[in-house]
Amino acid sequence: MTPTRRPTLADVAHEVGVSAKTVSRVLNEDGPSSAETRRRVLEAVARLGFQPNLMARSIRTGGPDTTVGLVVPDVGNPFFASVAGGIEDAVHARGLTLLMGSSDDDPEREQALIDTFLARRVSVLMVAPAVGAEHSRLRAHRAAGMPVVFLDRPGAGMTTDTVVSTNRSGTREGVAHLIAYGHRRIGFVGDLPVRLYTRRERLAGYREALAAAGLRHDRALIAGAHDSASAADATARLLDQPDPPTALLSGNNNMTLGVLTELARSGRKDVAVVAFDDVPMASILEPALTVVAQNPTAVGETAGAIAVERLAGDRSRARTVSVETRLIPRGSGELAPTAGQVNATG
Amino acid sequence: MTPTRRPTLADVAHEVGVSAKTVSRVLNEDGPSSAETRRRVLEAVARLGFQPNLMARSIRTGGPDTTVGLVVPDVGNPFFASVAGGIEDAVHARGLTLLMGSSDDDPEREQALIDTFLARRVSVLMVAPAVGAEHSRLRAHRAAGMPVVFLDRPGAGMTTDTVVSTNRSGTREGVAHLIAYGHRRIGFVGDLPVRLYTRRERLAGYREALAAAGLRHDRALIAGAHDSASAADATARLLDQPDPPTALLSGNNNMTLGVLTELARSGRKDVAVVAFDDVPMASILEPALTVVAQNPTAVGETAGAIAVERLAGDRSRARTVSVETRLIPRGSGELAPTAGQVNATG
DNA sequence: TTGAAAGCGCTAACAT
DNA sequence: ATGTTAGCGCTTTCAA
Repeated sequence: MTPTRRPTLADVAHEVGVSAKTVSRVLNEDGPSSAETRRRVLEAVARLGFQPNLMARSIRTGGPDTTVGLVVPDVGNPFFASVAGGIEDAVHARGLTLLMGSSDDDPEREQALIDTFLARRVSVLMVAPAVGAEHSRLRAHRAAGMPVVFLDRPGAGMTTDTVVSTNRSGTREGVAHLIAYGHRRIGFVGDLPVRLYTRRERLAGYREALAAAGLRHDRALIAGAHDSASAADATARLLDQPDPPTALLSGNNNMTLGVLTELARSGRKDVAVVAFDDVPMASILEPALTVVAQNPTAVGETAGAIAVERLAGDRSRARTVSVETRLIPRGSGELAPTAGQVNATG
Repeated sequence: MTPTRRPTLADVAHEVGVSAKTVSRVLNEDGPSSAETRRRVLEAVARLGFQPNLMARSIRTGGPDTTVGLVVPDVGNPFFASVAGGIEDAVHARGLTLLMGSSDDDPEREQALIDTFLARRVSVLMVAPAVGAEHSRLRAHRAAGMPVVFLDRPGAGMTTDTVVSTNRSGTREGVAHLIAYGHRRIGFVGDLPVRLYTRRERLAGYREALAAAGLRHDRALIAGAHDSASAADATARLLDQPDPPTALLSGNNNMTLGVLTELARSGRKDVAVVAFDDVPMASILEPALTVVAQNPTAVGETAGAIAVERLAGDRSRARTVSVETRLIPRGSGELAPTAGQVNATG
């Protein structure tokens, strides 16, 4: 059996007995063509299983590829998976395909992925920046007309369109909710490293809520963890101190898993919890979990819409869009502190 | 300011005062080059911010692109997100990038995505086939050396490497578990359409377990749903019949959410549940959720590993790999039927 | 060690 | 309505 070379435009042309350009015209509905020619060309295309080489086309037209390059810390993370789904929805109508890779939150790996995407001439670049990454090299590309959008976290070294969640106000609302139910000592379980944008913003929101209520900020109530297991440990430590918190705010999905696991393990049903980021089973938990829900799909859709506008020629200045979070009271955040709990400082 | 055309190989060559070929040689570590030339070339490359056009290279070398094309029903689904993560892990070392798109379980959309990937000359094609999709057109591409791998569900119209979960034996194990705890009437809440591969396999496993225990198969115990809301309705109907089930097996994540939501709503803590597919918060639920856990990351890694072997020249016949599921008893599956429950047929 | 020419598959520009 | 020529950015081939 022959090596089965893929048929080219020339093969189709030869088969039909026309020039390559004619085949190209038919396929791209470029100039005019007779009905008969069109029919025969399409027949040959189908019979040979011809598929135009998009790369060759791109190279000739000079334009960018029809892909959107997306770099996220982890493709397997449901949050970013939903973001990706939203992007897809938004750019699909424009015929764009999503190309994505995981940086594992490593700036070097992120840079390598970005380079790959640039070499592939993606038409849009979207990045959820790794901690410590720097993006000034992308300025030139943006200037050259390639939309660059930062997601979930702002980038460093350049100004461009950015889509984030309302981390600060969302957290503020969540903490205020706990305060409204009488809590005075509220623990914060955030992720690490502390310079991570989302962590910083959410912690800032936490502090603002305390300040607004005239509550003292106590460092002993702040914990950080890398994953759900260490978040469970951190929770245990928070609760195992003199004058412990009567409520907890968990800073993201993984933290929430750890916090709830520790509360379940120790049988503590008296600790109020508000979680940042919604989880599928939230309403089935006991008590049902009160959350500050993010909208990852909307984050993706917004980013996609901005990119499409930029591609359409929008040259207005870079904007930062904050996608609203939403407090969803379900029970765990409406537990008031009990008499049994130490309730000292106020 | 000039339109900032992207620098080409020729630009770099001109800058340094050598030929394009020399620059190419340096960059690809092809033939020999003097240390001095190399140094000057690399300097110019860095200064101009040159990035070789991968598409132009591909077109000339004729080889496939360095991407893996992946088509799944929904990028935003955590199961497929984890699969994607596994694939990435497996192919990353080979320098391959993941290109992915959602078919929305629509055969036409799936075909369009596949065509796009083929046109882009991906080096590997992976598909989680939509219901009703047909793939005989891919035979030629596979014959031409492009690895094709089906994921989660087998494809139709061609034979090729396939990676699935042990749906049947996993479900059998889950149902046997319930039987071992004394249940004789076990409901099955599966997804739709009924011809969906995973649904069929899981239902088959359910029946096998009943048969092995000498239990009668009762159609009134089988329900199907499209999403979690309708799964909740289906659950209510299952339980609201004469001689209702004392235990339920839910066929996937979405079904599980519906089943548990209905049980929580109606306050039924006496119904045993085994869920197919693990969920993050399973151990925090009350009772903690017994699951037949899939291993989506392993599914992706396996598929990636097979593809890499194929690219390396493996021409052995197509194989189907079943990734093991694992029964994780946590509580909900170990509830025995109570005296209060009707327990008629046996 | 380096360069010139040709060509990958396709389309823009200009014929006819 | 169709064909011809040239060239996108790169690498292969063959020379120098």
